[in-house]
Amino acid sequence: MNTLAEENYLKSIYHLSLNGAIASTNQLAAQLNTKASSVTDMLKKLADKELINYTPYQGVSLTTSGEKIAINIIRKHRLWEYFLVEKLNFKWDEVHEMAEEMEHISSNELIDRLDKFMGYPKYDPHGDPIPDCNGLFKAHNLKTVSSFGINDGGVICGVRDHSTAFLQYLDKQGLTIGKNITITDIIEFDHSVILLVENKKVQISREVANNLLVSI
Amino acid sequence: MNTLAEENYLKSIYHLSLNGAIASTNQLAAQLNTKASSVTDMLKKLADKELINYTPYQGVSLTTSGEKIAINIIRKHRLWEYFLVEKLNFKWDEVHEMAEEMEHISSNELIDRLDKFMGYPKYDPHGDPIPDCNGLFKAHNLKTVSSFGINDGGVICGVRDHSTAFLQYLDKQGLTIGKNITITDIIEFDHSVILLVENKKVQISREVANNLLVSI
DNA sequence: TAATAAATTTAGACTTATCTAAATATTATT
DNA sequence: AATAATATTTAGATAAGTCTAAATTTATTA
Ligand SMILES: [Mn+2]
Ligand SMILES: [Mn+2]
Ligand SMILES: [Mn+2]
Ligand SMILES: [Mn+2]
Repeated sequence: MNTLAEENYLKSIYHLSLNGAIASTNQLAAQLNTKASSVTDMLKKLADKELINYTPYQGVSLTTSGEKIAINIIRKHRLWEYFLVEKLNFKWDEVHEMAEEMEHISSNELIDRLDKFMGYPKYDPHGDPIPDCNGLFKAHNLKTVSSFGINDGGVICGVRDHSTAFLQYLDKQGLTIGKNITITDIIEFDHSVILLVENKKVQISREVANNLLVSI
Repeated sequence: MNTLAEENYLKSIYHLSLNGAIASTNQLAAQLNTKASSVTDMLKKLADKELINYTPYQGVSLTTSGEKIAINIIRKHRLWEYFLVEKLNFKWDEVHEMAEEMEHISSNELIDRLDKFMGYPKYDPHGDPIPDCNGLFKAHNLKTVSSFGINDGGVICGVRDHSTAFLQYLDKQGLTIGKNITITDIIEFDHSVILLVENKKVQISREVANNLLVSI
């Protein structure tokens, strides 16, 4: 088995190398709230265990077994988030920190039964796909609101920023997962977007539009 | 907050000093699967934090704040065991190790909501009382089967040994929580007990009778 | 009560995961 | 291509939690 620290590194490497990119020491240090020198030490250890491909100075990617572990942790994280929201009635902005702890509960039998208990949900409370017990999932095809033009629209299916502040702001504006939106206007000056949600006119900044994902 | 190791020590001290006794270094080492010298180190740390009363060579007991923490961990342990059995359909002999991990999930809000979700259960799958959110609980008054005479009986409400082997054995004999039993005979030679469970005659050793708890 | 046994603590070492500061490698800029 | 800036690694420390072996204290028993 792997330590908690190792699991967190694998997960971060996974998230940083999603689009085929290679993760850098500094990116990992930033993401993990640690120092570059600490990252280097851990990369050596993970390379020894053949969980990552590491070339000094050249960044890092996951091996097949490293990726399997990372996806399993993400599966646990998202299933626990789903549990917290759907069964214990937490709000979507309250669950991330708890799931950060719960994702390290080791039993796979436990998580498979939890999955079954909840009816094999496909997406977590933030719209992120939940890998099945074989690590398989397909991300749905989403676009940012900022990429839309007037009269474009769709269903809100995800967020790019998972911070409490952002999620609470969306809540207040009624911009939650599943809601249908239509762009009615775009301010030229600062690219603010004006849109309709349930017949209500809402204005959001370009920053917000950039982090709000809608199905196409 | 306290570390995982600290929490485990506090829990062990609590269990060892239940009947007003004082826990010894060696007892703790045995219980925690560690060495006496490691225990001494940790006791110093816990004493510094004023979570225990520690006099070198004289053993250890919990302070009020130490006890509060210990009871909270036990609350979490038992609620998670209840969840695993009642919601995820695990058997009573399968849940202890998982609960050993889950009891360290820090959020109290989470555990309070879990408690509510399950309808505020009073006892865990092994018959042990679950402390409420204020740390209050009352142990029910139980006697071992070995303390009974012929024609005595009652409802199985707990076990003293929580090992998988013992719990599986009880399962096989139909001696599970809630079952009504009546002693029909006691073998003089080795104090084996013959009893009736659901009209079935079952013979158990003195060892087993000693670890099976029945309401009076 | 003096010797012996048992329990406990101390001393010194090791592992994991961190850190700061210094050294080195890579990349960007003149 | 040489220099400067940036990124990364190495060196050396530190804290938590553990270990073995040795020293010390307490309990037992002759
Ligand atoms: Mn999350
Ligand atoms: Mn999520
Ligand atoms: Mn248990
Ligand atoms: Mn239990």
